[in-house]
Amino acid sequence: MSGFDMNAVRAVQSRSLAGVICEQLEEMILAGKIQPGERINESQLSSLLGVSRAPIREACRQLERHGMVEVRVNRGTFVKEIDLQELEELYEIRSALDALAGERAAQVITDQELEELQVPLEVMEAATRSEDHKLYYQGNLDFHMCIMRIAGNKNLISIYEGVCKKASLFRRTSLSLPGRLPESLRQHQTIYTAIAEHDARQAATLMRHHIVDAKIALVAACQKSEDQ
Amino acid sequence: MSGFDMNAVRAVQSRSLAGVICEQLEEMILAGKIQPGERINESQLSSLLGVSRAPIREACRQLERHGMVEVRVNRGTFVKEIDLQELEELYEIRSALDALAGERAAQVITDQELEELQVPLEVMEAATRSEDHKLYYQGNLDFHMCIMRIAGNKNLISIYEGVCKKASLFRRTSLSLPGRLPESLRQHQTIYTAIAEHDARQAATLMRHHIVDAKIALVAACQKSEDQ
DNA sequence: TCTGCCCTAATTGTCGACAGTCGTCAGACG
DNA sequence: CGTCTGACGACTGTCGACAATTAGGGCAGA
Repeated sequence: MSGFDMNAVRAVQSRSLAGVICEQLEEMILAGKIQPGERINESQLSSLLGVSRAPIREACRQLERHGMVEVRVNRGTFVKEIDLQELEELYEIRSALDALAGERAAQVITDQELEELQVPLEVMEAATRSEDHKLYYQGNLDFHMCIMRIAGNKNLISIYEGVCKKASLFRRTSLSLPGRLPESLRQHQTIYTAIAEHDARQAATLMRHHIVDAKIALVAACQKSEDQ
Repeated sequence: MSGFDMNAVRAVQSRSLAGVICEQLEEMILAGKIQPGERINESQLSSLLGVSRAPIREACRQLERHGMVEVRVNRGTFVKEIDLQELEELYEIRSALDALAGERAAQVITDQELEELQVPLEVMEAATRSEDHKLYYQGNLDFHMCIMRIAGNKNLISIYEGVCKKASLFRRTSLSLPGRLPESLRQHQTIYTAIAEHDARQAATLMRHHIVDAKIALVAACQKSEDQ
C-alpha cells in the first residue's frame, strides 16, 4: 500500500476523463490561462488532449454547473465574464450564506472543531505580521470554508463554493487587500470569538458585516484603480 | 409579422433537443412520474424518444446542474432523494436567500413593481378564503419569485430556483399547508407592507421568520404523519 | 451451508463521423 | 457607396458503434 498514486486513483474513480478534464479546465480558467470571454474550442482541445470531443463537452457542462462558463447554443462555451456589478451581487449572496453558516456553526461547534478553526486564524495572524497577502488570502479562504463545514449543511457548502469560484473569476479581487489586513484580521477574530461563545446571533451579524465590508473595500479599490 | 409562433421559434433556438428533453425530464420528475431514487436509463429513454443518447446525457447533466439528479460515475443518473434533514437544510438556505431578496427589494422597488407584487398577494387572499391549497401554493411561489425578480440579483434568482426545485422533490411539502393558510397569508401581508414602506431591515427579518416558520410547520406535519 | 470468485448481461463512457448552424466576406444590386 | 444575398469555413449538435465498468447470479471450494 506504499507507493500508491492516490491522486491518479481518485482521478480515475471520481470521473474518468470528463472529470479530470473538468478539473484541468477549472484550474486553467482560475489561473487565467483561459481569459474570461474566451471560447473553449472543443475540437481544438480534443486534438490537443488526444481524446474525443464527448468528454470535453461533458467537462464544459460540469463547468457550467459551477457557473464558471456560459454555454450559448450553437455558439459554444465561453468563460464567464464578471463585471463589478455582478461581483457586488455575488458578495451580497456570500454575506447571506456566510451569515447563515456562522449562525449554525456557533450553535453546533465542538471543542475539537474550535481548535481546527483556530488554525486558519493563526495563519492569518502570521500573514498579517509579515504582510503576506497571498498567505492571508489562503487563510481567509480556509477560515470561511472551515465554518461552512462545521455548519454541516451540504447544499450550503456546494452553493457557497459556486459563488466563490464565480467571484474569483473577477481578476482584481486582490486589489482590496493592501492596508486592510489588520482590520480584516480583527473581524475574523471577533467572528471566532462569537462562534467560540456559541453566540449565534452575534456570529451571523459579524459575518454579514465582514463580507459587506470586504465588498465595499473591493469596490472602492476598483474605482480607485479606474480613476488612475 | 403576425401569426408567428415565437414560442416555437424560441424553443428551437434556446435548446435543440437536449434542452427540450431537459425540460421534459424536469417536468416528469417534479410530477413524480420518475420517483426519487430511480435511475434514468439513457438507452431506454433514447429509444423511447427516438433520439440518440447524446442529447439525453446532456439533459441529465443540465438536471444535475439544477440539483434535481445525482450522477454517479459508471452507475448512471439518479433522481435526487430528499430526506427531512436535507429539506430542513434547504429551508435554512431559503430563509437566508429570501431575507436578502426582501431586503434588496424593499430598497429598490418601484410603484409599478409594487402593483405587480400585489397580484400574487391577492391570489393568496382569494385562495385563503376558498381554502384552495393548490392555488395558494402557486400564489406563494409567484410572490417569492416576484420579490426575487425585483431584488434584481441574477445569480440569487438562479440559486434560489435551484434550492426550491430541490426542495420540491420532497414529496410531502404540501403537508404543512392545511390550517396554516391564514397565518401564512398574514405573514405575506406584513412582508408586502414592509417592502412597500421600503423598510429593508424589517422586510429581511419578516422574510427570514416566514421561511423558518414554514420549515417548522412542515417538520411538525411530517413527524405527525409519521406517528400515525 | 457459507464464502469467494468468475462470468455474463446490462448500462455507462468514449469514440469518430456526419448534419446543422452561425459568422464572415466577397460579390451583386440599387 | 451602402445594403443585401449567398456561398464558404469553422464550429457545435447529434448520431450509431465500440470499449470499459458495474451489478448480479451461478459455481466451485472450504
